[in-house]
Amino acid sequence: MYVSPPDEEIESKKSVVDYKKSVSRRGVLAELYQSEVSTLAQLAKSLHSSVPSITNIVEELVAEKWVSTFGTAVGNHGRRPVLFGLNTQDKYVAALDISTHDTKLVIMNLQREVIFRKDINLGLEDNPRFARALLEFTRNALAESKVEASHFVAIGISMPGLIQFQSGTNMTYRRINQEEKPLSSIISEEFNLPVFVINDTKATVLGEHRFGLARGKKHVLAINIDWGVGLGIILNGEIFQGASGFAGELGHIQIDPDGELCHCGKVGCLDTITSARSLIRRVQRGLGEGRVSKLSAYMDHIEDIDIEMIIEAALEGDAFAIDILFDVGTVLGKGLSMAVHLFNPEIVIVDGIVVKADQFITNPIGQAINKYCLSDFRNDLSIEISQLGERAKWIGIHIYVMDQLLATI
Amino acid sequence: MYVSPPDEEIESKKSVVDYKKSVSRRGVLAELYQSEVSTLAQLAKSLHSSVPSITNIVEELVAEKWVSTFGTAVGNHGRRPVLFGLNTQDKYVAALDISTHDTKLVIMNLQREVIFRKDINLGLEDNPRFARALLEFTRNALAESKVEASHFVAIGISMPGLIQFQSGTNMTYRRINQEEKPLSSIISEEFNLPVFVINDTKATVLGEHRFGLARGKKHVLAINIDWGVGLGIILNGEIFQGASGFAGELGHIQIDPDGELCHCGKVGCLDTITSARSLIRRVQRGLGEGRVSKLSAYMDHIEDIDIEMIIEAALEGDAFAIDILFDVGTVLGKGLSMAVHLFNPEIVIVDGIVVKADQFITNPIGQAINKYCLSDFRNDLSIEISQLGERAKWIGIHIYVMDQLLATI
DNA sequence: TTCGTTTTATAAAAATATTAACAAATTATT
DNA sequence: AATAATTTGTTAATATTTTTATAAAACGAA
Repeated sequence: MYVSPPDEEIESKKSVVDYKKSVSRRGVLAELYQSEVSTLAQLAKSLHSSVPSITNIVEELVAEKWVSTFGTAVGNHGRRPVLFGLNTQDKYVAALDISTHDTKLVIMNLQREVIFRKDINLGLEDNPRFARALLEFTRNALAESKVEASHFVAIGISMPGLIQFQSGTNMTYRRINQEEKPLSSIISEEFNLPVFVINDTKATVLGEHRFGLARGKKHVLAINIDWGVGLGIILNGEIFQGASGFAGELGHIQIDPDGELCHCGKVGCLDTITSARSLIRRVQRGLGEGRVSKLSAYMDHIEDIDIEMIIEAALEGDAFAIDILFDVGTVLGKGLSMAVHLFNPEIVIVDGIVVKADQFITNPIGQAINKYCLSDFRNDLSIEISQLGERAKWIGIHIYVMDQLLATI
Repeated sequence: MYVSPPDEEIESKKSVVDYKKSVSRRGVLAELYQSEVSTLAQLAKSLHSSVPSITNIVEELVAEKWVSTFGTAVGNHGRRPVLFGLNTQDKYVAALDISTHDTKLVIMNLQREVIFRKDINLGLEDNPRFARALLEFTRNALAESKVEASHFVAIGISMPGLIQFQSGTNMTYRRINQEEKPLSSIISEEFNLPVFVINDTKATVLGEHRFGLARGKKHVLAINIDWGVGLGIILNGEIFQGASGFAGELGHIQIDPDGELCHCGKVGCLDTITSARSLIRRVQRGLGEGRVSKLSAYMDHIEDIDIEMIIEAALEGDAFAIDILFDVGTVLGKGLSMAVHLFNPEIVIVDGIVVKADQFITNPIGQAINKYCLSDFRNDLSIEISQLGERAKWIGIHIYVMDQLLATI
């Protein structure tokens, strides 16, 4: 099993020179990670170091296969600088994207380019059987990818739930763990690689922040809406986890004191209003009250109705479906406005199945924010729909893995 | 008028050596600020530098009167090290603590020891007259203190309201500013000193975090309860301001959709339940319904009842007052639980007039958090009552001023 | 095409920081 | 009380980094 070395010991053993070198190495890698390619001069400037020093470090990183050259820049005035970037050949990150419906394994190089992808119809379940199936799938997929085992630097996992980030334990799906061992340890042991687990919505906001719509913004909220509601938070340009890794639990904030009972045991949670079950009930009630709608077609097997069908109906102009989306959006906007008051973000990114509904969902959300937020908070705030789609999550996993990994380099 | 130099220009002009030196100097000052006194060896270790280098920097800072020696340490094994700490003689910070009831001016040395204090019965009002009165008071108080003008390094101001931290403009009290000039500029111009403005609750949480109950904690919420509700937030060990400086606006989150109209124009804000007006109405209604209470004594001039009187009655065992505090605490706890879900803090500190009610307010708050928070959030969370009192705010102003100031050294 | 300007890259010189060495000061141990 | 063990503080030696200088490469204008 991969054992990450205890930090303090290393630090205390290291000489001052070694420490500073390590900081510089990390700085160079982080800079190249964000900028794709860069020149020695640019690196020297942004790392507050001299060109000869940076040249040394980069040469070392090239020898270690972290970095490679990418030709020369063009267009400038003087001599053309050599471009350096993260090596796209010899080091890879495997990302496991686990949702309640299916699981995807994506292999990316250091530049986040997907070089292999395999999907499996394995939805997240809270039992040890899931862990075994996931391990099996991962083993097969990695073998199938034909990437040499020694070329993997780490495995990243994104999944829903409250994830204790220090240990990688998912508190919402506790029965996945085998014999007190968290999922991350099981996988780490199997492949002898460091494994990092991150909540799916947090992964998404990381992707959107570093390489999507929220690029360069300091404070970002990303709300992911499908069967539940998740909130990913970037503060001061970094993912915000909170004390245990649970920060951003918007779904179980009480929205309606007279609402229905939530599976968490509380009443009127935001989740109870956006959940599939709640939607079905709403449709049922509406149709029962004689509302005319395309959704009546599903009257016989009403349990199969999900938010995707309602969105489709709305896009086709169905008034009943549009009303339902409006109600859902209003409640989401109300919940979001609380987060806006507390976080005062620059941008809110909306993500998840719901984005297909476009205006039908963003309008009520915007409207609710206007209604429930103080004007000073709204003035500098923009609300956007994610454009990276599922890639945001993979990129986010990659970013998280690299962030954790760099801390040990 | 004091003009802070534009950052980028300086940075680009500075050589790499100068930049690194500046970082080290700031590091030493920050370390001494937090540790009161420290040895060269300790400084070297925590700043990842060698003892000779640190010796150089400290000698320089001693020459500039930032640092002085504090004798030698005792108790250790070998030779006794010389202790260094921030100079308590030659540099001072003036703090203006402005509330809606009164204003205090406090002069502190670099070690946050109060060497002068003057109070004035001048409550914050939203008009230019207030700014003039404040200026007058400040001028007199500083003169009275007999501290040489050249010995002041900066002025810090704490006040309620939404404060745009980049400019120091208070958006809630806009009419304080004269001819488009924010209050901070007016004062800065008058005394030719850098002026930094911070929201009062944010100042409090800074104080509690660095030198109070929350010392060393990474994620801290401090809720200040008197006539309104304020939330101060420490995340990753630093004050969290949000994009504009408005983060933590808990008071205008909707708690009760059927509640009363708030002065902000919205309905059922948390503030409407804890406000003095709302309390009075509640007392009035209760007494009208025939409740027996010591508060009946105020029946004739019911408008004068404030939360302090209710607390006193509760402490004397008055059941009606206890009930009212219970209700208020429950609502506060409900609001807090939203913040707990979003921030996942390690500790919540309760502050403000309400702390006099002790158990009568912390019990319902704790109870509500139990009711409205998921258990995973409660497990590692402690709720404590502030012990620094009014000093927390002054210390917080001092911390904020020094943080800002150090960035320019 | 040639020359001046601009930028990069490398080599040498200068500056700076770290390490190692040792003396001084203090505590624990014999 | 003397000695060993520890820790600090200073100096000198070593190592590293930055700065300066210079050559190479590219572009644009005359």
